[in-house]
Amino acid sequence: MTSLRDVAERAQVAVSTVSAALNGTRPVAAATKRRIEQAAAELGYRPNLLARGLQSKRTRILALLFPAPRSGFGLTEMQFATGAAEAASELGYHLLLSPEHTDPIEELRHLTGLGLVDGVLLMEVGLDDERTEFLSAAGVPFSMIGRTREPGAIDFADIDFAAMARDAVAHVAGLGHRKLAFFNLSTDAYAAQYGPAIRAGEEFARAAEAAGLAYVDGFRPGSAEEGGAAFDRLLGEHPDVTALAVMDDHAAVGVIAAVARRGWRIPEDLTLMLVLSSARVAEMFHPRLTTLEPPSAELGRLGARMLIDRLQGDAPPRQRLVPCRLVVGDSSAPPRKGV
Amino acid sequence: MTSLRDVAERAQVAVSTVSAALNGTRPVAAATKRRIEQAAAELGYRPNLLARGLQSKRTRILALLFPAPRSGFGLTEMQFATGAAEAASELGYHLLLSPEHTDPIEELRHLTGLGLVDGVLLMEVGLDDERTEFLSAAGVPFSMIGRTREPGAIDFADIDFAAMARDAVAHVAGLGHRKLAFFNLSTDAYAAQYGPAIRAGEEFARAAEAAGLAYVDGFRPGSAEEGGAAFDRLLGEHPDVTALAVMDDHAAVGVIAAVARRGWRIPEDLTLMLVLSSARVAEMFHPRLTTLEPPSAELGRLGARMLIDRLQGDAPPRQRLVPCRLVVGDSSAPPRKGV
DNA sequence: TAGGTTGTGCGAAACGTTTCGACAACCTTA
DNA sequence: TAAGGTTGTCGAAACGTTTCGCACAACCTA
Repeated sequence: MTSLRDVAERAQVAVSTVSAALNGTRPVAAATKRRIEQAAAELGYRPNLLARGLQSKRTRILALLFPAPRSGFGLTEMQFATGAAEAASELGYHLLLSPEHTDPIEELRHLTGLGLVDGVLLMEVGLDDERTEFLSAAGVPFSMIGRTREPGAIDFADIDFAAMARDAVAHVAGLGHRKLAFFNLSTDAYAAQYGPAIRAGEEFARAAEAAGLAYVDGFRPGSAEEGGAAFDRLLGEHPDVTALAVMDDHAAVGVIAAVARRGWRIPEDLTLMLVLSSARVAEMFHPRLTTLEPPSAELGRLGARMLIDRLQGDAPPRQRLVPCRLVVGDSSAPPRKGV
Repeated sequence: MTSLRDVAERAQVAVSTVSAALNGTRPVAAATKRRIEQAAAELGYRPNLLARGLQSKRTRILALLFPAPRSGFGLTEMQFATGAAEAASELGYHLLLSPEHTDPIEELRHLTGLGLVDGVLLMEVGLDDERTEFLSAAGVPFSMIGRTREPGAIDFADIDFAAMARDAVAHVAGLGHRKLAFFNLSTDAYAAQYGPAIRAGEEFARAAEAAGLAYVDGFRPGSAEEGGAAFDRLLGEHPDVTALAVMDDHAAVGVIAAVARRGWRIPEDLTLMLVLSSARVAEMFHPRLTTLEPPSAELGRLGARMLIDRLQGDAPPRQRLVPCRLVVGDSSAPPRKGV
């Protein structure tokens, strides 16, 4: 480990001058500066982050808190993390992956008490999330991927659910469909006040109404079996439904099976689309499903960027809603005749 | 931030005594110790990790290096990360998520020069991986998820490819199949000397021979289209194949479509199984595919644990091979009659 | 009673930075 | 030429720990 002192010795100046020269924190004569830089280069000097952090109270380390893997923990969450890590790294920050176990608040208290992290990035934020209250009270800078019911002045990046619902509705309406059904996330997720479940549900209803489309919801299948059963029930009650949007991947599997059992085909007899599933997952289905792909990596990037911006100066809170990307697969078509 | 000095003042002792009492690093009279502990508790004292690290040269932070998302970056990689983070956290360590960009070695030099991390966890290790040489030369402790061609004395946790191949072969042989085909990862992955591609290929051939099963390989489809084409070619050349193991998820999609085009059904006419895909992915298919699920989270956990063990004392190198889990779906059945 | 042995606690130094007041040298300007 | 301003550099203190030598008392042993 070569230290500032080694560089100072070699360049024949004081330690503080080296620090000033390397950080540009105060003017240093050009010649001296060049000598210092050369010495630093020759010695392969790297500033010690710990010492710097100890002194400056800033470590340039962010923590990404991720909950214990719930049932559905997949690509999306991974992309939050990689997106955030990349944005952080581009801006000279590091990202700590901090798993939550049994007592998120206590663990958060511990983590922030260590003096190791400058700020915290929250994901899987519930509509009511006690972590936000703790962090606010503790004065720890943070931002959210997702958002609470009332985000107030907290930075966040979230999916633009309204736009997503509008896009979905426009897609099926554009194909000529007149009646759309929506299968939300599982009852559990819904009951846990999981933001995307609640918001997507609301916005779908709103968008369908705005577009003058007949609309059915209230289904929350969380597995293939429940998906199939929900579909059968749906067609029993609403035989004129020709388009269906499904949020849960596994439920979609059940729907497809139920469609086949009925002797129907996709997309001729039913337009089926996924909601908030990645294109990679959508194309695992046969036929490839149309999907509204969530901008996960982008949300991660934004969350990190916002947090860093906040740490570096106090801009007004930034709250960004990002649209999904509609990826049209082979499961979209005009409605069947005779409905 | 309450510091050691605050505690010392409140307990009416010297700072060094507080340190000793709290860390148990040298004996402290019971009464004094109690007084100190109480003072610490009352003040909510948390040791500052930076100061501690600066002094002790140990930060208890590990870095997980992950490459720029190749095409297929999914659940598996996510689980390496979460597994490692959890193991680390259980052992009192933290995990830094460090994305690699254009120049892995230079970035590694930077990262390790910061004095921030005690060790490095490598994933997506190639058969020849320059990162291992750099780390060895630099004297930075590290462990691998996966392994190089000649791991030597380096700690690693990897999939037990031999066991995996044996399990797969035993599964189809047990159903009565006589001839098995294997679709490896894409040509690109193979050309890049990606360990799993090479090793799975070798071990499948070996296991089939050992079991006296006829065996076909040499196919490396990397997409649905290529998967379908490969399947058609396979049956053209080997019409008596009744079982197929596929490593690439997308290729499997193509195979299923090609099977359907041929008027065949799974599993009646073909037993199809995935290799190294998670059960969550396998059950997205219709029918649910049998899979050999990789122990990703376990590998992450092991990698972290090994690294930490190494940091804490020098045990002999540990090299662990972990078997996959066979998850039987609805795509496995005895061979069709008349072959 | 002198010398050794424990048990307990203290103070100072060190880790590698950043920051800040002091100061020397030089240049203006009156 | 003396006062004042600039410019460039230095040294010391501080951040919060850990570590280590040392001091001091109390107790044992011969």
